Amino acid sequence: MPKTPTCPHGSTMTVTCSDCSLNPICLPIAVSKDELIQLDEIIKRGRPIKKGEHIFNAGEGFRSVYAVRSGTLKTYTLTENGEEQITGFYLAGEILGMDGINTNHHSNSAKALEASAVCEIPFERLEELSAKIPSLQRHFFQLMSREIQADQQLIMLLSKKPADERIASFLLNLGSRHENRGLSGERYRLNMSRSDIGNYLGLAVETVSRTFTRFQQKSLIKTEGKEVEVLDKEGLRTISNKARTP
Amino acid sequence: MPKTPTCPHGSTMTVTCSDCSLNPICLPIAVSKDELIQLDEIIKRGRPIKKGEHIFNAGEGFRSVYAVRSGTLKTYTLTENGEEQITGFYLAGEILGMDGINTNHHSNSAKALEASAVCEIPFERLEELSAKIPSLQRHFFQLMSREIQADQQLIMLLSKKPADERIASFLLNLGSRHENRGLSGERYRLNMSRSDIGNYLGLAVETVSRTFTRFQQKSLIKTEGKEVEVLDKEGLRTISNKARTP
DNA sequence: CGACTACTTGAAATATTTCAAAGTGAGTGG
DNA sequence: CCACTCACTTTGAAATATTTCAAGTAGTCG
Repeated sequence: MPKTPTCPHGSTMTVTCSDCSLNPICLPIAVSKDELIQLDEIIKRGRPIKKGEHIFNAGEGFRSVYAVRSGTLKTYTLTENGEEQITGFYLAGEILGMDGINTNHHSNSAKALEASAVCEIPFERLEELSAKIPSLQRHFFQLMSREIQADQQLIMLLSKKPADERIASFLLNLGSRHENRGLSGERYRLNMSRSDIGNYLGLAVETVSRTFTRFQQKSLIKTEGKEVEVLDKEGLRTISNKARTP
Repeated sequence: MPKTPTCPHGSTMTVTCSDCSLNPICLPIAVSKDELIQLDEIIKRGRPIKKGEHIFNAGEGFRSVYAVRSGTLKTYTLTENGEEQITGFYLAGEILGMDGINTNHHSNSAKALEASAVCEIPFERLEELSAKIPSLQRHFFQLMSREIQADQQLIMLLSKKPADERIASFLLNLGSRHENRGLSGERYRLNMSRSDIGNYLGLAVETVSRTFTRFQQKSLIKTEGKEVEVLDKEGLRTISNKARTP
């Protein structure tokens, strides 16, 4: 595990991949030390994004994918009638923008839910490097495959109709992603609004709100604004797996 | 456009990529003539699959991706309580199995909805070849990106709650995929059962059935068993885009 | 501190699910 | 080749969950 220097000025602009604390879960996982130097050269590091700011917009030409360095982002598309449909939330270490590879245009927009920072990875350079470094090519295939799996998990979530199940699964999913980052999976902050959650899960805001209070009455969770505490993970798990045909 | 020889014995075992009629929409689109020969060498062509048979099962080790040569397939996972959740339908020329790249194990099972044939493409060989042929690498990235987009379209479908909208979108989507294959987008066969459609769209079978008859009463479509005829594409489009907040 | 947005809560309206049953079709075996 | 069975589809009526509409409360940001 590489030493992670703490920067006295809070700036992330000068951190290299080798020094980045996300090193073990981000792209670099795939490459050796010298290769990492090459990767570092093509990456534009630590661009800060203010809350509400966009990284890219649907329809724009596709040039790069982005690794979340810190903060939280959401991706979404606009339906034909102008409604927003959220397609994903992205935490530190996750890669977004891969939807644009197919048509060479982004099909989603990406927006920061809080002050964040992203590393921009020019895709053409990544392709060139991938052809030279087999493990990087493999890793990038894996990242895309992971995105496919994540989308399919959401599909399963949306297909199980009861609101309880969707929200229980959602909370557990966020929890385990936090744990993978070495953070608490029992106590974390929902950086997205209730309305974002509803949109993402195909539920009305009011349903989200009501389900949260119901969960609280059952002592499954405790919420305080955007903070959530999972009190009974097993209980949530039971709900999220509730059998419909006993 | 290459000449597509008709095989007098109906066998697909001897057809090469160069001769395959799906040539313009399948993997070969990315490569030159000599490169196609290399691609042809690694592909195990035209394995026939009986109706109901599996190509791969969830949990199995991942070795290959598969191109549909003919027929229709579905992919699905089993939820924790043993319920099937369909994640996709695949028509001729489409590639499946990419979900397994991430963990090196398939997360879905794939099953034939009718007698079908698939070309098996060993993934390691494809990776090697991709590193050598930049346009192939690019194309495979694009294929994965397309899968991501398809999943996200389904997410949008599932998030728009009314059954009419889901089913209208579903029928239009299938239609345009048929058109891309040079087949009629107005008249085609639903190779999946009503129950499969319901499962895929997050609806009860009964709701699917009722919605079909309602569409029929409105002269939007005409069904006869598994055959569908789209009578009023514009009408379906209007329903699929129905604004919820006027 | 005030305006604005986000969140919560209640009650009525609505759509879908569930339960029940009949009709249809395909495949099998006599 | 026909009859039978099993699975799939359709239809109806009641039950249920979520949405919608409405209003009040809390939080946030300038």
